[in-house]
Amino acid sequence: MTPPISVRNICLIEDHQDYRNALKLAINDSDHLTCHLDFSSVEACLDNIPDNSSIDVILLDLGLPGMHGVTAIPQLLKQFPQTKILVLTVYDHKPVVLQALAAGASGYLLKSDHILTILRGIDEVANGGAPLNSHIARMILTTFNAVRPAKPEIDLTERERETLGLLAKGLIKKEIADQLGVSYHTVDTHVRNIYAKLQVHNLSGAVAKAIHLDLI
Amino acid sequence: MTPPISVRNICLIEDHQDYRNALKLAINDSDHLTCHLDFSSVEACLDNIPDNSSIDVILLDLGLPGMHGVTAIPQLLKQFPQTKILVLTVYDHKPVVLQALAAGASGYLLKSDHILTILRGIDEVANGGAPLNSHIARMILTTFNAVRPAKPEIDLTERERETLGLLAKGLIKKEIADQLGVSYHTVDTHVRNIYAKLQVHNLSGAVAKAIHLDLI
DNA sequence: TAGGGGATCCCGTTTTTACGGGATGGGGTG
DNA sequence: CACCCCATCCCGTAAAAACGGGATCCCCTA
Repeated sequence: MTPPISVRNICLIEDHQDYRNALKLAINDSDHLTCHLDFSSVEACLDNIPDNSSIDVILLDLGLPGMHGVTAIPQLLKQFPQTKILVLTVYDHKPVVLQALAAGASGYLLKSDHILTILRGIDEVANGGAPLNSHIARMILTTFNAVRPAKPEIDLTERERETLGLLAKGLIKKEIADQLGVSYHTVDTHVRNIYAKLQVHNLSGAVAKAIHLDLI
Repeated sequence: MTPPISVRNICLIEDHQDYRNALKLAINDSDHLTCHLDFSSVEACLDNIPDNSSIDVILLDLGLPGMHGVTAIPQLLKQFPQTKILVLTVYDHKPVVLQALAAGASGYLLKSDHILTILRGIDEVANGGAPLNSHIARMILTTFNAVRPAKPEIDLTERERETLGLLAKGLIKKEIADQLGVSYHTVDTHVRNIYAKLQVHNLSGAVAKAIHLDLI
């Protein structure tokens, strides 16, 4: 019943030679991972990698000489669409992490993680998972929760919400009046009430505030 | 050099008695985890738990009789602000996962995870981490990337971005001119260029589009 | 060196907003 | 049954925005 374990091809991009060699050894020690390709920069990887290489996972450092790892992610994915990218770095600062993940990284581990954690992470990535260092995971959840904060209960009426939504689409009051089947004056009044509730004095402020408060 | 390992108090909320007992045994087998409290529903937990209990981690199932686990998370956090909640369930559907995390869960594991993974997850949560089952992590990253899609490369100049940012704050063109130390006409020109780039014809549309494109 | 883009400035007209100050009818509530 | 809120409608004015159609200067690049 055990399915045949397919051997995964790993590629390393890491400028610290000692660490790179240690990783390579550990990977090749594994019975189902193999690493023939390792580079000290993204440029070296993109220039020298054979076209017929079928790489399953790229282990990518971020602080590299030349092109920065985050910048490299889209380019690597473009050239190797089937390949998963697993970031392995010392950087744990939020902007970097979010940029790397937004750029398409499939996982994010830190060099402080145990080598076994890293090997398991490679397996997870290859199997469609998303290994995250626990501090990184916490950071993401925090960001995630910050995106959906407890709403300060500004309750617009249904008409006001509708009006605001159409304004955000770029319609002018006259067009909104037509769309809602009411007069210009009605829309104008709705907008005045919106201003009062949101404490703003013009459309751009109202739209911005409404979006940020998740009202529309 | 090894710091003294503090024993973590775990509380289980899980309606399947067999599974609950097995978990409890595994936890109490560990040398640094202990579990004196286990309940088959959220109501039982809230009603019976002593006020002086210092619980480090609540292992929470979601599909419970009575109050659903997701609903329970805010209430549990309110009553036990110091306690971390680690979801342990069979549900891996996106809406449930996102709701649970948005509600304040510190981690999300599946019952299909190995018991050692779960025990390690408890440690991680107690230490401020955020253990996520790899499929769950992938789901979150996917959602995350969906929120920040490949940007259609609209590049505003620095001045245009500044202008847009101030407009979103509700300033009028004249005020922006003063703030930037330029004339009204300059701001007006910037705004015209913004309209052309964003393909809109008024401030509200521009502000809305800019926010949605993550330009400001 | 010619050309392009960015930032800056200006004039004038039409359209749209912003807001003060009204009004009416309907639905819900103390 | 008053009272309030919502949705609707109206007038008028001052302010702001939208836009056509210009211009100058500077920096960078083909």
